[in-house]
Amino acid sequence: MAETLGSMKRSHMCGTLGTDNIDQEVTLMGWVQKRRDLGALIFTDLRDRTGIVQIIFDKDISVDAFTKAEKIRSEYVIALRGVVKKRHAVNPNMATGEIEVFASELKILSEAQTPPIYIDDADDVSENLRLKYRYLDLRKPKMQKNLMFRHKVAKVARDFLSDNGFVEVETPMLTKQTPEGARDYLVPSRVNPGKFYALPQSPQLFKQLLMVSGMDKYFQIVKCFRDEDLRADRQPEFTQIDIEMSFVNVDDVLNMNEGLLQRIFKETMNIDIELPLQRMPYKEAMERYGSDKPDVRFGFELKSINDIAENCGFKVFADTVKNGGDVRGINISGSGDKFSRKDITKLEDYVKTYGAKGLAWIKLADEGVTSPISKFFNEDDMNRIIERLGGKAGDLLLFVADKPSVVFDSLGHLRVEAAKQLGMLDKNEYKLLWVTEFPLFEYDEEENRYVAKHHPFTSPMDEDLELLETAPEQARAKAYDIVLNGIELGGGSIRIHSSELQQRMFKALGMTTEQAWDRFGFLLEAFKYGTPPHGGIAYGLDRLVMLLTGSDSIREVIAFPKTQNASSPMTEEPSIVEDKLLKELHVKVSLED
RNA sequence: GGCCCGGUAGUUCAGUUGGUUAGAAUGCCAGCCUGUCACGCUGGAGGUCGAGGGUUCGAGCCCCUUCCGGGUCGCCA
Repeated sequence: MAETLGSMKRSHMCGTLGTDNIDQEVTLMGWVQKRRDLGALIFTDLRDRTGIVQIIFDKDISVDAFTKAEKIRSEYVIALRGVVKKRHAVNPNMATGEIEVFASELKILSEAQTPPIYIDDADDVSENLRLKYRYLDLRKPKMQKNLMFRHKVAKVARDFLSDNGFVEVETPMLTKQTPEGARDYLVPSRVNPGKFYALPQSPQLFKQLLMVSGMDKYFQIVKCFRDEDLRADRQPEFTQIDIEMSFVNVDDVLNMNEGLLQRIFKETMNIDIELPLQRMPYKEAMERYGSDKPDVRFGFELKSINDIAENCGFKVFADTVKNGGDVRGINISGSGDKFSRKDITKLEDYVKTYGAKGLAWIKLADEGVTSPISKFFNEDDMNRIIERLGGKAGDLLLFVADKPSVVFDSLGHLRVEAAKQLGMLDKNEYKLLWVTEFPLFEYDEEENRYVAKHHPFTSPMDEDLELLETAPEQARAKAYDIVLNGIELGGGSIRIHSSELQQRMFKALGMTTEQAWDRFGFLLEAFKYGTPPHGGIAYGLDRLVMLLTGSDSIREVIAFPKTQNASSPMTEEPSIVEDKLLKELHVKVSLED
């Protein structure tokens, strides 16, 4: 039977006790981590958010407390009064290992069934079970630390932005469905039969309207929703640090954000970030790293060998270049003896997932060149290739020949995979990078038209304005991403603030004026009434916290995340609802394909 | 939508060529134990082998379907 607190008041948290508290009487409350019953002496580890402290129940001190203590089990919630004493034998593995508490009074506040998962960081239980009993999983010190760290990151961001004149404004969760971008979560409207709200993919349009309204500097730590497939770093609902500023150009936004990042790293990790951060145009990032979010903690940069390949004896290479493709290579420097033929075959399978048809390789050793393709090259060409990649004895050179997008994609991922296999990725090293001058458009092969790479309100670069009509694929945008260790932390742009330019943009996207007004009329209308130049950025808070805590998945830093099929084993959402409810919402469900 | 990996005791796993009563560790329960801290010792309970179907004298194991979890490609303005 559970007891009440009565007049007991907690005096200390478990993990905060130390030698300073010796001989003090304390009142502690928490969960029983562990009970070690020696017969006439019972040791208990008591746990709360701050840590663990050892409690001793001894008949000589209190028969009543001792008798109760015989009944307590793991995860019972107890309250106790006792005196802090110096330990006979210090436990150096414990933060509170120099002291222990001799209990004189014990209350069992709540009994507990044997939990299905252990409350222990080292426990390696299936994630499904962790999520089903998430409230138990969150008792683990590591998970509590993650949530508290997340709070700290959010607080530092909020403080920094507040200190710099930003105002946090809430924007609607029930908003208008937009056809561009990710799939929306829809919410039926009861009072508007047949109509739907959408949950926001981001507060993009609202923050721009706040600039029109003269809020000048806005931010919001805000939930966003995207109905797309999940990944280790993607959840259907996630949190953004969303920022927008008026009367700014690209440099103003980047500079302000560097201050924000510097303060987050300093105050949460005590890491000094050197400013300004490295900035790299998109084109350079692709050429050198095959990625618009390169991990610059290591080299293995891409090198084009098109000029050599075009006239070489290896038909696969030569034909690729003649057909407008690319042949590029990377030098996995010094790893020649670390990758066996079998390992290289695995790397080949890996690049095939990105569409590459094969992986050519050259191993360099003091004795000479080993390569299945060396027979196709004359000595001069082989030497030029090796020289191009800076090859020396002990190196492994890897090549992909294909259309440029496949070459970039496969080699871009391959260099990271190789570095990972070589153990070169240090979680404690943080390399931040701005990637700038993104293309304004990308071609959508399904829809046979250009779509906005960032979003349709992104401003073209001033010098590329005329390309909108003549060569849209070459137009660059005032758009930027912030990249940390190869992961996109956030992105943003300077927006279009002129109705005239916005119309040209819609036209380039193949949208008629009517369509544009139907979809974004409220924004276009707003722009008629005096719009400041503005721009901003949005960070993925979950990803940032994931990286800073060294977690492998954002689920480790989200209190109640969803599984890969966007459901919860705990609440069993999503669920079927009663017909009555559907009727009120004017919704009919049809499960036929 | 595609590909890959996994599902056996509360938990983590093993389970040989298809063959007796499906094992180990840990946890749990009981007893003993005054300095443990992965406490120790003794004993005990605990199984829809994810589900359904098939092959077979016989299936945890082979085949088909399906569900669940994870990774990933597509997708994610």
